[in-house]
Amino acid sequence: MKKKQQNSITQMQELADLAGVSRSTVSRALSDSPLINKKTKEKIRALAKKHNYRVNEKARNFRLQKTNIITVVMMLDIKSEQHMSDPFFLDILGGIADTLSIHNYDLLLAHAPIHNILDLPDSRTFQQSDGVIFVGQGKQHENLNQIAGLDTPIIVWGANIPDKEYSLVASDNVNGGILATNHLIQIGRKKIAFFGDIEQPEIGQRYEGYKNALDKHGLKIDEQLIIDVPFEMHHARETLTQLIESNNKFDAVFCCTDVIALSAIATLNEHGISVPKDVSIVGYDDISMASYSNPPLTTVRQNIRWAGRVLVESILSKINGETIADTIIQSELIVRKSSVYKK
Amino acid sequence: MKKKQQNSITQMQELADLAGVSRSTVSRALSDSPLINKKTKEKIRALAKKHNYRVNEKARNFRLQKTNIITVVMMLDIKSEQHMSDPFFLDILGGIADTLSIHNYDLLLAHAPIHNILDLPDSRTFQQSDGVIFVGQGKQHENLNQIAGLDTPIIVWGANIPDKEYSLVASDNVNGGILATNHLIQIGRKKIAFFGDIEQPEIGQRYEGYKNALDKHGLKIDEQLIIDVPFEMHHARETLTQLIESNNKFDAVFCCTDVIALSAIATLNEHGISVPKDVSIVGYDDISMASYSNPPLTTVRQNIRWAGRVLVESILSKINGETIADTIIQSELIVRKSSVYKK
DNA sequence: CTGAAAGCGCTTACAG
DNA sequence: CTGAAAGCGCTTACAG
Repeated sequence: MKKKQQNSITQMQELADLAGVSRSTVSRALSDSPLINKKTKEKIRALAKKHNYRVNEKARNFRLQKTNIITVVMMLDIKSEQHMSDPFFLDILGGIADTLSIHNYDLLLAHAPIHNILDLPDSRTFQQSDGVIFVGQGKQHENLNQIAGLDTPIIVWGANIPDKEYSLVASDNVNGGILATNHLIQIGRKKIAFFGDIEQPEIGQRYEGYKNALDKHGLKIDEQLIIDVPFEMHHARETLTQLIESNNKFDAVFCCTDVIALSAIATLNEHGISVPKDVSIVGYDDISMASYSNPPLTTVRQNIRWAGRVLVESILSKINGETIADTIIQSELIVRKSSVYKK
Repeated sequence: MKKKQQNSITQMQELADLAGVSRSTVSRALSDSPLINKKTKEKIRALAKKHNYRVNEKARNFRLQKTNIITVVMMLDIKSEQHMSDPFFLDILGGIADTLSIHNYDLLLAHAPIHNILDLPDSRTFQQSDGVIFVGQGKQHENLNQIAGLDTPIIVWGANIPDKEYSLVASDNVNGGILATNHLIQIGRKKIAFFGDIEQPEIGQRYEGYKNALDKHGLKIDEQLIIDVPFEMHHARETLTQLIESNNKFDAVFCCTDVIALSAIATLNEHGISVPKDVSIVGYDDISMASYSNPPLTTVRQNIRWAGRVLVESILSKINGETIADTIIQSELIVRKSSVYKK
């Protein structure tokens, strides 16, 4: 049972006929060209409204050689089996989506694991958009450099790596790592573990911060406490269980994401280890769940909504041919109960 | 500093010239038309590969009057201020995205709060896609009925509402509500609260299940314990605090989402109320975080990955002109420690 | 099996 | 200020 939209006109020519003008004039009138006489313009617009006519965007975009679509590529790493289900991705995606819709752009989501982004420029996904936002670099810094010179503008959320040739929006991960580690040192922790895959550029920089802070306070780095944890929660559980059973002593863990931190708290609890009494935990991201864990999670907050906005505004500027600068977003430490023990 | 792709040909005509044939023949060869002589076909394909030529998808789609894009509309409700950041959305989005990419479709994300979906058919977003998946109905059941008859096929994830005219993939929310409530009754709970906005169709059906289960066991429904909680975590906290301070007695809460349940556990803990000793908690969704809360969350699991797959396959069938049936997805109760107290 | 021609629905440089 | 014409890059019915 098909209902047809009533009074609808689908072709610009029909509207031109009704108005007694040419297609050219209709086109100009609807795009508010200053060339067209005001009265003509109003007449055409009224007619368009009356007959429920809207310009066919597909044809328009095709003619104009643009799409008004931005592709967002989530750089999920295969090895780490990181799922989209980390709320961090939703938060940044939300920020991007909101800003795009303000600017009248649509968001094309490419989330499938990208084995080799060099394939992207040839892909339908890439062709269908005016620009691409990469969320994370994965381990494809070099490939991003390659792609940066092509016709489709790109921008990357990630870590500031030397010799990069692409535009970047980054949070200050090194400083974030310092904030977290300094906090743990200041509350008296000595044997601070680090959980995360340091080959991921952003995680690697948080690790740098961690090392810097330990160094500055004269604490030695214990290789046994630097643990490569993939993003998935159940891996964190397994890894931590091994650490506990290994009898390597530790009194704090700096986790490279909140998701890992929440998993760590749960696992420690299962083993009868109290957080924060026995072990202090600090996470990273400040996802909304962080303040609702038990105990609530101390973490490093990145201003993700703002990051999304900057990513969008930067890529749009680039599409308009403007030169854009990199943006560094500050992080801040949010202290909750998972780190500080009070009797 | 622009790098140009080398050896690249961008126009089909160029390739035709190189091969000494017409554009028609090239087009047919590349789309593997049986009309074309095998040798000609191979020659053209080899040439295409050598010169790194790919058909311009925008032009192709425009000519073919399709986009190979499916729009996903997240029906976030304004009143409830539900954010995308509920991991449930990421999970279902992931399932949809994976299946779409298998079928060579792209995913356009329309997540901005949709005040009135009747505007959608006129929107660029709608025009740019071959079909639309709505995640949730919000309170726009009637409007969905309107849209269902238009040219662009739609499918809806949501609750099975009488008189609907659109295709549906639903989980059995009534049964889910029964499972959760029966469990609470069986472990001896008598004063079971319900948290959720029952005007949302899916939540309303979980509430139906809740009432059915109470009825069947001869328990009375206490209006004081039916509480309209919006999706956002901090609202759950406020609402629950009010309930605690109101001195209405309750020994269990059936929360309509895991996010609300996690927030409820945290809030009860803050008030020195023990979960599950004093109050049993059951959630809904089984987000990955659910097994990592403290205590781990008893919840009703919906098979979301599968739901995503069915949604995609249904809409694609519909685009191909096939008639499709509604799909109901079973739910199951996952018992963890937030409900059952063992000394 | 292959090609010339029409056309998808617009926009805009050019001419008036 | 307005219109006729070309063209965005393809695909396919028609003719051969």
